[in-house]
Amino acid sequence: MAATPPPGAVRPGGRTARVREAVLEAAADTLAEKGFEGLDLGEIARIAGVGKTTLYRRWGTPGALAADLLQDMAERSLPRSRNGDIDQDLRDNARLVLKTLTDPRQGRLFKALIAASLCNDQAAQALRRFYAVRIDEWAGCVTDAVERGDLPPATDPRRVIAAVSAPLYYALLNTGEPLDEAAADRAAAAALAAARAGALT
Amino acid sequence: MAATPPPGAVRPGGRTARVREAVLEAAADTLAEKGFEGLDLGEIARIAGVGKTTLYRRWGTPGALAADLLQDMAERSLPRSRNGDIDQDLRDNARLVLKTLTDPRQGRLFKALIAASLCNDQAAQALRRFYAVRIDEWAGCVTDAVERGDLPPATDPRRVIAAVSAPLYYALLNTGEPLDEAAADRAAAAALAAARAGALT
DNA sequence: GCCTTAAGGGAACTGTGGTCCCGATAGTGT
DNA sequence: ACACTATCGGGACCACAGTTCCCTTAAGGC
Repeated sequence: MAATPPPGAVRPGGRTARVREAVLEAAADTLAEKGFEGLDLGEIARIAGVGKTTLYRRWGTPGALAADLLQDMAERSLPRSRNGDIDQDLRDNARLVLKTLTDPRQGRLFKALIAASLCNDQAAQALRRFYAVRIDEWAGCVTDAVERGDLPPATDPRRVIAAVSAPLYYALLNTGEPLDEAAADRAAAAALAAARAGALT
Repeated sequence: MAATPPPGAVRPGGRTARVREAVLEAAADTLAEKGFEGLDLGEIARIAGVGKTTLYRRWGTPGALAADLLQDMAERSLPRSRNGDIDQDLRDNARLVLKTLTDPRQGRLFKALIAASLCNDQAAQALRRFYAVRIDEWAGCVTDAVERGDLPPATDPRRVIAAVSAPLYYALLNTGEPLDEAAADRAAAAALAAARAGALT
């Protein structure tokens, strides 16, 4: 049997692309404002100015819509600069993550997307790809530091970057501990100390 | 105006208690099996063998039910032993967290409860209290280590314990990196290195 | 053991989230 | 520029989550 192509795949240009853009924007706004639970396809259709049927046909569920938004966000992601000082680089990374998570809109959006990933396998896969991209963007500065001899040779760059983010996300999602610059600097310092001690190989 | 007491608060014994127990058990099973999205009050009522009306009257929403379950779990929590070796203690803690998160039932349950906390403020508060209790249970071994002089005097015990869990939760929720004993030991070693370096004060 | 009334349970009801059908619109290959 | 058909959009429709009503049961104070 001939596999039916997913709707929107055969003629992805023009109107179809405009619809997707409008829908993803409305979805991001709504997720940031009301969280994943508040993501109602009918309402998104209304906000985006498209037919309700279109939403159900192309995405079907809030989870799938969140997954598509995550994929879009991953594609828009852009590589970061490296400034040759691992201490500074990690602190910059921690500050950026902090800024993202504490920004009223972005922070809520990320929470909502994580909620989506916990409710829907498609969204979970998309979230992993998103973080893989984000972490790879920053892994370079760790690779540089290893080559310079600032960190042990066997150090795993991705693990170092993940170690910077982990405590910030843990504070956001689990403990609710306040997220401030001190927390960010602590996260960077802890990751660096762990890497220097050879615990992230 | 006289504030109406919440249903179940005036006569909490006997039948009311039995209903709560049956409902929380059914809720935990369902959360573990189908996730937060699959938490349907009507279905919980059927499984627990109580009236649907009762569920809507006493809890009202899936989020509130998850919050009540979290409170129940926090109350059942019990203090851990300390064996006088901070390295061993942290590794034990990491292994326990790992075991919880990778256990088919418990792991899914925790994911579902975190999802609930991201969708509902009551559940979020309950989750924070739960982790506060859990972390305090383990903070003692860090306090001991500081007193023994194994860690810098200004070390914050809760931050050390949180630093052990953080990378494991980050792997579970964000990156999807595999959770195994090596990951647990790495988390413990990284937290210890950070604490020794005075990064967790 | 009795009385008061809090809490539970059954069943009918309703608003709305999600589906279906079909005509209208506009990409895309030629 | 034309034709073919993928995709969109409106509206009717339907199932069921959540509410309401009211009677029954049993907690808790005396």
